[in-house]
Amino acid sequence: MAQHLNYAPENVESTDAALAAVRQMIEAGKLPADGRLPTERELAAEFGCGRRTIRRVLDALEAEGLIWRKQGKGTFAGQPPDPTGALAAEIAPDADPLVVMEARLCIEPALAELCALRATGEDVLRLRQLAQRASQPIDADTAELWDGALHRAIARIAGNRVMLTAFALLDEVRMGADWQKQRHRARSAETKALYDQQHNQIIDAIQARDGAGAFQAMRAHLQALSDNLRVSMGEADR
Amino acid sequence: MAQHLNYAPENVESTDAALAAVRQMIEAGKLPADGRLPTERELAAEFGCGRRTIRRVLDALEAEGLIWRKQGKGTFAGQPPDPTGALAAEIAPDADPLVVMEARLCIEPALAELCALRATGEDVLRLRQLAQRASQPIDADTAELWDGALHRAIARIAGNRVMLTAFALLDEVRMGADWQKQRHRARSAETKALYDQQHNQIIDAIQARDGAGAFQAMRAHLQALSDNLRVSMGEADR
DNA sequence: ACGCAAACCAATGTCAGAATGGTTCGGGAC
DNA sequence: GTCCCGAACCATTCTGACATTGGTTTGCGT
Repeated sequence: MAQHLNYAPENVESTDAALAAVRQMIEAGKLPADGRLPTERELAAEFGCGRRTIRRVLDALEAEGLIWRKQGKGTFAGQPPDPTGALAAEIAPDADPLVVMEARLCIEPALAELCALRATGEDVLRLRQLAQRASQPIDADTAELWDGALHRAIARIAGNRVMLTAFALLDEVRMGADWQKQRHRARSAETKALYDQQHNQIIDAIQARDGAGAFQAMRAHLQALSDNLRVSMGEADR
Repeated sequence: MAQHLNYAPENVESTDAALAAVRQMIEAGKLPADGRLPTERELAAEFGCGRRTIRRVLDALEAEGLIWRKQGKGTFAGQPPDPTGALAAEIAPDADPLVVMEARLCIEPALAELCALRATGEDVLRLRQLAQRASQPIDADTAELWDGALHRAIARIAGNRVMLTAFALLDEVRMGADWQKQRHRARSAETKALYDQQHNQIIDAIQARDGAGAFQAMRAHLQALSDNLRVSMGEADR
């Protein structure tokens, strides 16, 4: 597996050139919307080299995390997607918003706790930016979008693949369900301010590496969301 | 939707006869291993009635929870399965046992808390039985099986469809992963006793409707499992 | 009014063929 | 010997056409 890297001069030149070309092809954004790269055979023909050389280049890019490959499917730029769509569609039809919120109350505090243990300074900065976007005085739909992005970022930073998949499932159910469309449109200024404050409390705890604090802050935030939801549903069905 | 149930006499007789026949067909266990019933068209031909009548019979059985149907697939006896297999297979290959255990530490305490709020007396009885089975002096494999059944039962009693799916996903990853085969085979008598005691603490809290207590007890139990796992892995990779 | 029969719709399973990444082998250049 | 190229083969995935199945509508008859 561990190959020694002493190529003959001309080989170094050709493989390096191909690597640079493919890398530029990826970073230039000259790809279809789905990020699909040409097939290995096409790339080999285009650069006038063999498939084996192309594969070594792609191996490097894959190890670098720039691309991902799947046999029978193709080579793609970016990160491999979490294939939770099918499962979410299965659950979404009979998804009671309160059930979904209860699940969020179970999972997301734990994610915040993990996030507090693993977030880098850069991560915290990105969370701050997202919270700031969500707090801008814009329409409710956009605010909801940035709020979702913030919660997703926390889940990603938590750094546990299994938990991330579970969260992605939950997130898709939440977004895909019909009740989302008829949800509480009118956020009062007070609740908006409360949510912003809670977002900052969560991020403060994460920045301070305070796992328990992040857990509690996230739980309080979701509890507020849940209460708001329950009120706006008229409390008719519980 | 809400149909009045005053059929003409001869109709009552025929549909009732068909209903009884299909019900008996299901309960007699005269079905393929997958629980598949004949198609609606076949049933109609067999009983000499129309599809509409058969559909009304199946509607009743479905509302009763005895069967489930899926367009393009068929009619089946029993409960619809949670289709988490594909997702689990996707994650399992690169499933670090410690990552899985961390996810369990995030999800299962919350499930135990929900379980404490919703378990009936009958539920508690069943949990006691499972815990007792797991504590019998049998080989490690069988004990692990009953332990899994106990945790699954807690997740089911928690009564949240979304959380149950997330747990099912986690459970399949845990069971399907290769590392399961080379796991810590030898449970010492002390750890075995500890696990039994922790199981009983969890169930005690559930019986007492003590959500926070169930949460903590489950967390402590999984923490012990995690510690044991970390030790048996030689602590080489963390 | 109700059941029956037929037809159509939408979703699913099945099957064969093509495309693709993963792998192995032998030949040739240095 | 080492490395690349070309070719072939394998396993997985996608695509399309077709049959099957539950879901639904329509018309006829009792």
